[in-house]
Amino acid sequence: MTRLTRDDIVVASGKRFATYGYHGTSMRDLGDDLGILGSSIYAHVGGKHELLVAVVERASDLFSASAAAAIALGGDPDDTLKALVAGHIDVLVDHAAEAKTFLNEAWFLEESDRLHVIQIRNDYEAVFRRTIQLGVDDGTFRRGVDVEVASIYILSILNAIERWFRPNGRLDRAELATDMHRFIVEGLT
Amino acid sequence: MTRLTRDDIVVASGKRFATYGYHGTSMRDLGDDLGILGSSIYAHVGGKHELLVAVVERASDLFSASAAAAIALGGDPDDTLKALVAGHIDVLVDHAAEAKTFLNEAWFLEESDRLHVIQIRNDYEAVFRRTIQLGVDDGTFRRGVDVEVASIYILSILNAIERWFRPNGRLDRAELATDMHRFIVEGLT
DNA sequence: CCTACCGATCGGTAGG
DNA sequence: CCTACCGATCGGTAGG
Repeated sequence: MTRLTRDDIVVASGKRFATYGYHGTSMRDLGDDLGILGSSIYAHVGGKHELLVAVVERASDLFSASAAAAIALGGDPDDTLKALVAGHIDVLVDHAAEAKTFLNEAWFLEESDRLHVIQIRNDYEAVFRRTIQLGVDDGTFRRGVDVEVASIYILSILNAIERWFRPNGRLDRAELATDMHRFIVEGLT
Repeated sequence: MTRLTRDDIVVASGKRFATYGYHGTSMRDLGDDLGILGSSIYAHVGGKHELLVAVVERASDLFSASAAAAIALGGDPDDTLKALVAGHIDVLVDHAAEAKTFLNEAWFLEESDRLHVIQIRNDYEAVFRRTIQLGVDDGTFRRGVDVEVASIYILSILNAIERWFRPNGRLDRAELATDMHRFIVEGLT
C-alpha cells in the first residue's frame, strides 16, 4: 500500500458525490472508501467543499475540451453537431462520476464557484447554439427552429444519458451517438 | 395563526427537498419554514423519510393521472403524444417542487419504496413506448425508430424542463408544448 | 406544538 | 496518515 495522492481523493470523492450526493457524503464515508480515516483527508485538502470544486472542475474542463475539439474538426454544421454529440457522450461515459457531480451537485458550490460553473456551462451551450444557427442560416436545418430552445432539448437528451445508459447494454456508445443524432435531426418522422 | 396540517408539512418538505435535496434538508430547516420547531414536526409524521415518501407519492400520482388522461382522450398516436407532452409539462410547471423531488431525490428512498417508484416510472414510460410503437405501426412515425430509446429521449427533454423553464419567461407552457412536440416529431429538419 | 433533552454523527483541528 | 479530540448539528423522544 503506497500513500494516497490528492488525485486519488478527488477521484473517490467524485464517485461518492455522484452516487450519494454532496450532502449525502461524509468525510468518514470517503475515508472508508480510501482505507484511511476521514480526518486524514485533511492532510491533502483544505475541506470538503474543496473536493466538490475539484471534481466539478474536472468535468467542466472535459466538456470544454470536447466542444473545442468539435469546432477544430471543421466541416459543415451537421458535422459539428455530430462531433458535439459524440464528444458529450464520451465525457459522460468515460468520466461518469465527475460528469454526474457536475450536472447534479454544482448547485451546492459556494457562490463564486457556482457562478463560474454557470459561466462555463453557458459557454459550452453557446457552441451548440452557434452550430445550430449556422445550420439554419445555410439551410441544413429548417428555418423557424428556435435555436435557443433546440439547444436545450439536445443538451437535455445528452445529459440524461447518465441516468440510463450502461456501456455494456444493448447499444454501444457509437450506436447511441448515431441514433441520437438522427433523432435530433429527423425526429420521429 | 391556525395549526398546521400534515399536508402543510409535506408541501414545505417538497420545496426544501427540491431546492436543497433530501440530505441537504434538516428537520430544523423545515420547522423554520413552517414557523415551528423541528421537533414539533414529529407530532404529524413518523420521521423524515416519511416526508420524502409523501412528496414522491404526490408526484407519481400526478404523472400517472396525466398518462391516463392522455390515453382516455383517444385519437391517433400523434394526438396521444401531444397530450402526453402537454400533460407532463403541466405536472412539472404546476407541481414543480414535488416533480423535482420525484426526479432527483427518489433514489434516497428506502429499498421497498424505491422499487415501488421505479415500477411506477416504468409504467409511465410504457405509455410513451406503446404510443410511439402504435405510431410506427400505423405509419405516423418512421419505420426503424428505436421505440425504447426514443421514449427515453422524449422523457429526457420533458424532465429537463424543471432545470430551465420559468413560467414567466419568453415561452409560455402552450408554446413550449407545441415547440417540443414539433421538435420530437420533425427534429431540426 | 413547546420544553428539555438524548446519543450519534458531522466537518474539522492540534500534535505527532 | 493516526490519535485524540472539539463544538455544532443531526434525527428523534418523553412528557406536558
